[in-house]
Amino acid sequence: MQNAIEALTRRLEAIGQLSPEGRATLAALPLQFRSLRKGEDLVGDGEVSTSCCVVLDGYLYRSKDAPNGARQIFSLHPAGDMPDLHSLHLPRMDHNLTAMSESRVAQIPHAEMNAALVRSPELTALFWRSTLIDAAAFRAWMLMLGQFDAITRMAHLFCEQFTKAAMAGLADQDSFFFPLTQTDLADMLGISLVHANRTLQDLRERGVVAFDHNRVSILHWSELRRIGEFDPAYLHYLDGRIGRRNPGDAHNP
Amino acid sequence: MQNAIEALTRRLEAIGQLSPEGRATLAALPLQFRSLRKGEDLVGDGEVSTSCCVVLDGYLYRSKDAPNGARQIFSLHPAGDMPDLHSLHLPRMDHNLTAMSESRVAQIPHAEMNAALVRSPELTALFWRSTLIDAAAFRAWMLMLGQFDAITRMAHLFCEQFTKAAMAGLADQDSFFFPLTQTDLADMLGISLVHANRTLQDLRERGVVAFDHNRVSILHWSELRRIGEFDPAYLHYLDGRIGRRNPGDAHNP
DNA sequence: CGTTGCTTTGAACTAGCTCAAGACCTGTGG
DNA sequence: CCACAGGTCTTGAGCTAGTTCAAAGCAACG
Repeated sequence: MQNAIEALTRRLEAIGQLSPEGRATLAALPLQFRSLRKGEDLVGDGEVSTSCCVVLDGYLYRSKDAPNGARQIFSLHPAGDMPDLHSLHLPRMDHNLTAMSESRVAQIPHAEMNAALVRSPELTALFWRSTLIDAAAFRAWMLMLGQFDAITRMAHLFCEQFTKAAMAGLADQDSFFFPLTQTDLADMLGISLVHANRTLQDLRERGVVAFDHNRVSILHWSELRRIGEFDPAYLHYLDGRIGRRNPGDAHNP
Repeated sequence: MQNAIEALTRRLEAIGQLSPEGRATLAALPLQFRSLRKGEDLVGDGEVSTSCCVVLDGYLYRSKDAPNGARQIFSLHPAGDMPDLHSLHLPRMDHNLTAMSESRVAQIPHAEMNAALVRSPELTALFWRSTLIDAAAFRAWMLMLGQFDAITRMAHLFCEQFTKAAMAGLADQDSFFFPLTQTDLADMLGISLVHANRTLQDLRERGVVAFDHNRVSILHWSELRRIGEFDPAYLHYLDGRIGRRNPGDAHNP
């Protein structure tokens, strides 16, 4: 079960430097484990959260329901992510955090989290940075939602999720676990279910992705990337520490 | 010129508590003043930022240009806002920060900012919180962009901006300074210029807002709010410290 | 008073929506 | 082992919100 800390450490090291002391502080954090059934809320819109979680297994997503029944999914969170880190300083939730598939998380009470952070400016900076990268991904999505058509958005989504999965060590060469129904996909892309279905067929016919049985396979990365106008810069992985190398580049150099 | 600190203090107090020591630390921050012409970038996409700014006067906006010429505006920042606070931990910009009208800002070098923050966990928490509220506003916009039609989005925008202006003491009863062209409005709402024009006329005909000469007047707040599906909770002002009271409620109790 | 930037209008077009039905799949109980 | 139920996917067809293109009106400013 201690691989909760490993997952977290790995995640933080993907976005910044971590000293031995920082790692030790992380390792000392108390964890409560929790399993979630598919569709179960970890915390719902309007509730007050008292802990932050690390995803250990499965997929969580954040979403908000509108009064008229519409739902927008904001982000997807595979293992290693901390999807409610923001609740540390914004405890009243303005959206839902839900399990997309059966999932396991480790929870860290806010009190302990705060205690660790006042002692470690290094960790504070890293966690803060993590929430800022989150916001950067939101901006990238706003650009998609506001300015691009359905096929571009869908291609972009697959690019983004594949990149995140690859960075987290969760991608198997060209494919990754992606437990969404087409309804979920539609709610994420801001299009209707029918149109999501047709757009997906379009991508399939172009031979760039396959998506079946909760698994996405990238068949033609550079073309998918082109369609999706995908530039991973906004993910801010290793910003400026390493030249930009993207997973899947091997396919089409 | 010291009202730069006043503006900042006021802003932070709108979103949390500030102790005398915190206020003193703020007051000791070194400031560089800068004026911007309309349309001038304070910092552009891809550049590395070395300071954070406080808007003193005018309006800044954040936006990203897509390769195909499309532009999405993410947020608008009146006086008191710190629109590039995120650059402290994410120095490479993934979008532009530009003056919407002639503006004045005070800049604080990252180095000084960091020095102040390691000494004050209180300020760290407040600034962090400020960036999180930013992200919450992005989520609210994603919901709009993905799930609602043009008139709802436009009404929502007016509600949001009026609320922000009122909280910052920048609104004059029912109206506030809003220096956008219809093209800007369109780029913010993710619709075409022509449609922005027609949607605006629709709102005018319904008698809920007027928008002329860089000024928005709210003519019928509760109706505007209804059309825009506006619930200010996501702005997290004074979360839970004060019951929810909204500017303009007096109009239609 | 002419240029330049902003707003308004008309008209044809299209991406994406809604409604509705059928196909398919997987697990459950008889 | 079959039937049937609930969720998911697929398809067709008509409709609408929003787009593009193009032109004209308006206002401010040097």
